[in-house]
Amino acid sequence: MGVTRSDLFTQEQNELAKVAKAMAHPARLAILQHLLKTNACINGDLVQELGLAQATISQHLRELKEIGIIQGTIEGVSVSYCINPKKWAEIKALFNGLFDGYVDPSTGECC
Amino acid sequence: MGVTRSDLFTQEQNELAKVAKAMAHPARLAILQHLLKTNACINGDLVQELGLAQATISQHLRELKEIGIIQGTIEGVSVSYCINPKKWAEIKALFNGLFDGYVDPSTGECC
DNA sequence: TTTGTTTATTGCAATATTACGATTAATTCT
DNA sequence: AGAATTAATCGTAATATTGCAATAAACAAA
Repeated sequence: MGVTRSDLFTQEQNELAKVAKAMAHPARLAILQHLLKTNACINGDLVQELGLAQATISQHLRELKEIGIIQGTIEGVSVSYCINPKKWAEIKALFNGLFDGYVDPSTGECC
Repeated sequence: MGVTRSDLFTQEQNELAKVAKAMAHPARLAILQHLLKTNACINGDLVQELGLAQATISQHLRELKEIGIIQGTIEGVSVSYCINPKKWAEIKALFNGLFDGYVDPSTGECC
């Protein structure tokens, strides 16, 4: 009891849920938005920017890296993170696939 | 320790995170997709459809209701749930606001 | 080699989520 | 009224998430 029953759902549902979960934290959204703004940055920046401990940020970065939405390359002593353009587009398409599945009935509301 | 530091983030980041969290479970995505397909249905249907216990589905429905993405009206002995068109559009816009914030650099990759 | 700098990992405490049986509440049917 | 139906709520066990101090690991500079 207490563990998500992934076996009951489609591949797509589980995948989208995983991606949504990765984005379901304000710190991770803040990281993504910061990467959008600067288009590449390092972990240290984020510690200043967000006000969370270094260990916590590193953990959030790992979660984002795990779903592939960001990627990091070692740059001397520090690490440069940036958006993965391909994955970003994929994830955007995943969400839009859901959102565009709804057409406002406009005529004949249900409830 | 262990509790999300919402105070560190913007209103928008916290809001989007809350919405993403509500969608970050395959059962809740399955519920939304089922509502999209049938455009109104009842709790009982979902128990058959998803294979989760009635109490569990009711709990997931409540979470979706809490962020306003679905609404339910009592219909005799059962309850009719459906998408809230206004909120659906709002949430779609929230996500697109994030996704469209990224422009593929194409020239001059960073990492 | 030693020191400093930067990021990752480990370990742990506090809290949140997930699932479900049991119960309750509201309504319909007989 | 009494039985049946449907959904919400309560209580609880199992697991996951969040945050951070402490430590480790990797590299550069002295």
